Amino acid sequence: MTRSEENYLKIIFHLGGSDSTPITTNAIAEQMETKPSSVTDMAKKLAEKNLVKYKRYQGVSLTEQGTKTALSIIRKHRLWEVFLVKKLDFSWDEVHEVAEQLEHIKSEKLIDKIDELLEFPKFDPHGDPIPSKDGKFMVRDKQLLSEMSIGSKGVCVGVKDSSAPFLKFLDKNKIALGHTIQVLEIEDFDHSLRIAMEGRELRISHQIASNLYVKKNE
Amino acid sequence: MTRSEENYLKIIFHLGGSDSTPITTNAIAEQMETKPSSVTDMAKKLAEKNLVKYKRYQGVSLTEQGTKTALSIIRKHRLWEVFLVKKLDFSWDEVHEVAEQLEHIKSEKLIDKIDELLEFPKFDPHGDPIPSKDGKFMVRDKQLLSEMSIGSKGVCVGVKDSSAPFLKFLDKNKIALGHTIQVLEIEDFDHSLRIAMEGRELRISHQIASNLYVKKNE
DNA sequence: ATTAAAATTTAGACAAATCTAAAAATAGGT
DNA sequence: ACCTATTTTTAGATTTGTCTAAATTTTAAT
Repeated sequence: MTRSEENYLKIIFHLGGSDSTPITTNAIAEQMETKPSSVTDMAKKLAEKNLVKYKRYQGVSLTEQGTKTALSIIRKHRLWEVFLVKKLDFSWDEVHEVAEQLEHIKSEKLIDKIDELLEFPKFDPHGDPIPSKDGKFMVRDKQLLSEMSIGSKGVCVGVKDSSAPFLKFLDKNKIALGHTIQVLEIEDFDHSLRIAMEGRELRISHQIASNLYVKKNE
Repeated sequence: MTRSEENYLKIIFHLGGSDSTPITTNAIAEQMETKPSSVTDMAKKLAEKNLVKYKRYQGVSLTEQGTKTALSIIRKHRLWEVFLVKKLDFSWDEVHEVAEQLEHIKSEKLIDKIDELLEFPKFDPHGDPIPSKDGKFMVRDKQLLSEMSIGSKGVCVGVKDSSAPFLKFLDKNKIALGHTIQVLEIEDFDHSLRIAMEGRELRISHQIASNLYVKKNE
């Protein structure tokens, strides 16, 4: 399994899809920052190895084996992210790039020991679930802050956009996972929100709200 | 800097050499487990980048920049080895292979933080010195156990051969770094040694003794 | 100094992963 | 159903790191 193959599988997994709604060549090319023709080549190669199903002009979907492989890479990525934050004091906006490299290290013992050292975390620093060794992961009952109704309360549990600029913005505004949130008001004009968070009150644009996941109180 | 280039530099460094006694193509090929013709190609490439000096048929030697790069990779390798042993309970015979992968991770912050987490170790699990960020490392006044005279005492501080079989042998015989050693007797016939170590007495072949480094008392 | 053996380099090929440009297939609008 | 725009694939080229086989240079022995 080459690094490139692993990256393709990971991205195909993240793009979702299924046997009935396969992922398009173009979508993969865009995520991989490569050309569609390169994707076609790789699709053939992965199909050859039984990691994806591929029909000319019809796109790609992961096989069971492909899904398993993708999940193991995602598991490694997210565990390394937790490691970097918890053990090496990285901030959550710095971890992705390094984890992209670390996720390709081949050693089952290594990642199991990292898991153990971290006491088997279930979520990464951005609130995304960490698959277990056998590919299972928690699906949290969460919703976007932008979809909550006035008055409802919840706990901030994840980000949809985990780009550095967004994460830095959240840091600057002291918005962090685990914080409680209550929607006080939603502006009709621009859909911005007034929220209460950990005692403070702040105003948040719709764009921000639609990238923050909240777990509602029962 | 590609992974392959890094591996070549590391191996050239380990082979020693200098401007006056450059490393031969064959020696590098053997260490890299590749063919001499491939080494020639890479030598040209590294010379192009000013990482080695290379004259046709005369072998290669590291430039200052090449040495610096090699040391930074060796630093990473050895720090990761310490990490694996101290933080993840790997045994000293398991770390090399994984460190070979981890040493290529590109993040200055990562390795500095690992260094800090480990409290700036000066030696790796095999007793080899860890270069500092600026490429300096301790040179310990050590000698091979096989070169010690009868009666002399010392502390076991390193291994010359760090292959898994040798290290496992040492484990099995409870020979570890930090243990005190006194040479009791040297057999004329096969140069095997009778030694006292941590209260016990044991017999050691010449081959073992010539792969164990000892630091003499005063 | 010559010559055979060993080491090294060159030339040409290959696999992996990518690209560009052109061709083929599909999808959407009428 | 047809035509056009878009998507996707093919064909052929490129780069990196490797290889084999042949040619060249060095070395060491006489």
